[in-house]
Amino acid sequence: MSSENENGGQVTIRHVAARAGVALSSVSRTLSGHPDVSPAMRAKVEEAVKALGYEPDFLAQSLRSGTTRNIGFIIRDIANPLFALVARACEQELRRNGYSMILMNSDGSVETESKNLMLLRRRRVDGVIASLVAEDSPYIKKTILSLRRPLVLLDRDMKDLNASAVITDHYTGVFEATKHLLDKGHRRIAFVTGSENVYTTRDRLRGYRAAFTAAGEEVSEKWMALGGFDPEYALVHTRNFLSKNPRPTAIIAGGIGSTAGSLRALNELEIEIGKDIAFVALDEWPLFDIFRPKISSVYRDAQAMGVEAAHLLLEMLNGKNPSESVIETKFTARTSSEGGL
Amino acid sequence: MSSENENGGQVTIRHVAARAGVALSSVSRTLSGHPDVSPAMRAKVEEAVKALGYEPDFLAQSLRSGTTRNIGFIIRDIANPLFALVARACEQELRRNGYSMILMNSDGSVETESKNLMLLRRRRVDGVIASLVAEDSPYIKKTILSLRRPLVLLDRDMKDLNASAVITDHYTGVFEATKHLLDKGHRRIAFVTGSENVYTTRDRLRGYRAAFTAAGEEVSEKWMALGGFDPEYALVHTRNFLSKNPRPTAIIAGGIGSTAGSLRALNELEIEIGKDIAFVALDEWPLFDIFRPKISSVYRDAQAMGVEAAHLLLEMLNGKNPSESVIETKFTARTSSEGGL
DNA sequence: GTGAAAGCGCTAACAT
DNA sequence: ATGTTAGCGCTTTCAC
Repeated sequence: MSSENENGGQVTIRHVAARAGVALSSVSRTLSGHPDVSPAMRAKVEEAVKALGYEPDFLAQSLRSGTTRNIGFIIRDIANPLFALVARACEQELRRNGYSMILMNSDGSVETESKNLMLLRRRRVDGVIASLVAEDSPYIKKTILSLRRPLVLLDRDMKDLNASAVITDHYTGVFEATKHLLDKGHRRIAFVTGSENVYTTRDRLRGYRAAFTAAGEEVSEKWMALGGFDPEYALVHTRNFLSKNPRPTAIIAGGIGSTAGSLRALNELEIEIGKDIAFVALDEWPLFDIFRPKISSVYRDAQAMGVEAAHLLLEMLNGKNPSESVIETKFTARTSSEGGL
Repeated sequence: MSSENENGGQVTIRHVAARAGVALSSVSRTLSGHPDVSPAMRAKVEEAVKALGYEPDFLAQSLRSGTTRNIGFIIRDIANPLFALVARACEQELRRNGYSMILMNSDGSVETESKNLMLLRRRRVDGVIASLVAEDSPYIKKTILSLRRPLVLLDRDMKDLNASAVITDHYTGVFEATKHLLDKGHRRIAFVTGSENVYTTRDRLRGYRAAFTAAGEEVSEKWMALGGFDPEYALVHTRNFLSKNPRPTAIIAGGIGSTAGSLRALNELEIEIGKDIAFVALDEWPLFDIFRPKISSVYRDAQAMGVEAAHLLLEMLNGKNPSESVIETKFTARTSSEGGL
C-alpha cells in the first residue's frame, strides 16, 4: 500500500519499469488504459505495481498535463454556518468528480481575498468558486480577470467577467416577509444587514422596497443599517434603532451574523421577540428548529447552492459557456413575527 | 499582473530569461534571493519579470523541491460548527505560514476517510491534520502509516503512529457537569453521544463515571447511548429513554449533533429543559448565547484547537518530534440544568 | 558572477 | 505492441 520503498525514497514509474523489465512508456500506457497493451505486458506491469506499491505522482502528472484537478474555494468565513453547508456540499460533489478543494477564508478583507486569488493562480487550480467580499473593488476585478480560469461566483453579480454564478432569489422571500409585516400593520420595519456592494443585500433590499411600494407606503432610509454582516455591526445598529423614539415595531436581519447581533441587542434590552417586537431572520442556522420562540425566516437551500456551484464549474471545465443558476427562497411566518404593535 | 502572455500561453522563466538576455539559472537565482547576483543582473531580471507579469509556477517548484506547501485537512463534516471553527483558525494560521489547506469531508465513513488519505498522499501534501471517524479501524491505521508525512490528530488517541495530537481535557468538564447534577440529587442521568471508538467519547465517559464514583453512586449502562454523533441517533435514543418508567431526570448530550437530536426529542414530547428535566450540552454552537432557556454547557475553545493543530504540524515540518497539546474545558451551570426532580 | 546542463516524475509523439 | 526520446517549468550542481 505504501508508495515509498525501503530506502524511504518514492517509488516512481522507473522502478516499476525496471522490475517489470519493460519501458517507462509501457508502464504509463498500461496504467492509463491505453488500448495497445498486450495481456502479457498488463500482467507484468500490474505485478510490479502491486509488489512495489507504486502510486502515480499527481504533481508530475499535473505539470505534464497542465491540469491539477484542484479547485479553489474562497469565502469570507467558513465558520458562517451557511457557507459551511455550501462548502460541504460543494466539496462532496467536486470529490465525486475527481477534484479536490483548496479552502481559503478571506476574513472579510479585500486584500486577503486578492492575495488568495493570486495564490490559487500560482497553484494552477483548474477553477475557482468564490463568495467575494465586495463586487465594487476594481482591484479584485483586475485580479479576477488575471485568473483566466473558470470561475463560479456565489451570490454575486458582476459584469464582463465571463463567470458562472449561483444566485439566490432573495427578492421573493424578502418581499413576502416584508409584506407579511406590512399587512399586520407595521410601518417602522428596521432592516439590518451587510452593505450594498454585494448582490445579496441589493436583491434583499429590492424585495423590501417593493413590498412597501406595493402596499402604497413610503420606505425610509432611516430604518436601514446596511453596513456589515458581522454580529458587532448588527448589535450596535439594532441597539441604536431601539433607543429611538418612536422605535421600530419590527426588525429584519439579513444573514446569520446580523441575526446573531440583532438578537443579542434585543436580549440586552430585554425586548421579547414575537411579543414586544416582530422579528424576521434571513437565512437559518444549526438548531434553528429548536430555537424558541420560533423564528420567522426566509429560507434557502445552502446545500443546493454548493451542488449547483460544483456543477456549473464542472460544466465550464468541460468547455461549456458560463451560465447562471437560481436558488429559490421561502418565507415562513412563525411566532417571532407576531406582536410589536 | 497576469502571468499569461498575449498568446494565452503561460509566461515561464524561459521568457523572462530571453527578454532579459540572460540564462535561465540567473533568473532563478535572482528570484530566489541568491547572494551571488550583481545589481545589473537584478535590474535586468526585475524589469523582465514586471514587463511580462511573470509568476513562478508552484507546481514546477513542487516537483523540483519535493514539497508542495499544501496541507490536507480531513474531518467528518465541515458543517459541524465546532469543526468549522477549528478549520477556520487552522487555515488562517497555515496561510500565515505559507501553506494552503486541502479540505476533505469524510462524511462519517471510514472508507471515504481512507480514500481521502490516499488521495492526499498522491497529491504529495506536506502534512495532514485529521479528525478521524474511528480509532479502531486497522484499515485506517494501515493507510495512516503509509502516509509517511507529519500528521496531527484532532481529539484522537492512537498508539504507534508517530503523530502529534491536539486533545481536549473533556474529563474535567464532564466530571464537573455530572457532579453538579449529582449534587442536585439527580441519579438517573442519561448520556447520549457518539461511540467509544474515539477518544472524545472515552474521555467524557471517564469524567461521567468518575463523578458517580466520587459521589459514592453506581453508574448504570442503562442510561448510556453511545452510538453516534448524528442528530438522528440522539433523537431516537433520547425518545427511548424518555419513554421508560422511571425516566431520566437529567440528560447530558455530547457534541452539537447529539445536542440537536436530544433537544428535538424533548421538544417533540413537550418536556421543558430546566424545568421538567435537567439538560447539559457538551460543546457550544452559533447563537448559543441567545438560546433560551440558557443551556448549561461544557465549553472548549475550538479556535485554539485549530491554531494549536497548525502549530504542531509546523513544528513537525521543521523537524521537531511529535508532541501533544491539551485544550481545557469549562463547565458552566445555567438554567437548563435546573429542575427535573 | 554567470551560463550550460541535468533531472524532479510523468506522458505523448515518434520510431520500429 | 513496445521502446526511445523530448519536454512540462523549475532549481541546482558544475564549469568557467
